[in-house]
Amino acid sequence: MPMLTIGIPTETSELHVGTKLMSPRLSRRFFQRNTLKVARELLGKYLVRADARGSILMVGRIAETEAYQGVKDKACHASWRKRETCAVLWGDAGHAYVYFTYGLHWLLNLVTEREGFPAAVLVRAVEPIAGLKPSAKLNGPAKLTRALAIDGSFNGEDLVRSRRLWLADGGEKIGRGKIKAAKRVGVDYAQEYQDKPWRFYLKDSPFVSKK
DNA sequence: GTAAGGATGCGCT
DNA sequence: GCGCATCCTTACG
Repeated sequence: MPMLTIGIPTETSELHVGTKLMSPRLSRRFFQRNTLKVARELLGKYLVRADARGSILMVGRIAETEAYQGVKDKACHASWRKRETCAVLWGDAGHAYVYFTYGLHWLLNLVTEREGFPAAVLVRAVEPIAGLKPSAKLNGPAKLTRALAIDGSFNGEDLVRSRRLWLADGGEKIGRGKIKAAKRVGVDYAQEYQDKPWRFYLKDSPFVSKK
């Protein structure tokens, strides 16, 4: 099991996972951009779960994402949920929108774009990097939240400042050739938006939810 | 009040 | 490939 660095990384500190030096946590600016761009660029980034004191418990490398953008996108919660129940989606970028579905699953989304434009990236799969069994099956949006102990208490969490959950840059450059775009999963009701190729995954990763 | 359905996963067939 | 687990939100009455 790789050694985990104890301590809360800021935008200027460094983070080590095993022998790997990771860049500072992702800033607000990273998320305040076009959702498709953020969804693609999140591939290869690290999802970091720490305890209340900031000691890192688990790290996963993002292998699959989906973009949900605006009230016009019929698959986006903002198009059919009441505004107050998905208020986080309408708020500032860099916050977590976590919701419950199918009676037993929590799903993690990262809010993007500007305040007042409801959009987010759903994290669908991560590869176990540290603090997780190498064989851990994290290839599914509900599997990874379960493994990382992410539930409704994380809804609205500011991932730019949080002590217990954030995103970090592994310094890895992922070329367009390594990314596959596909239609989103489980949104067959979304009419003209159901076939939008807004799902992205690392082509060579064995950790994506389905090919 | 009540019913229907959902950005899912698992086990069984 | 199908059914189920199991519950929050919504729409409708």
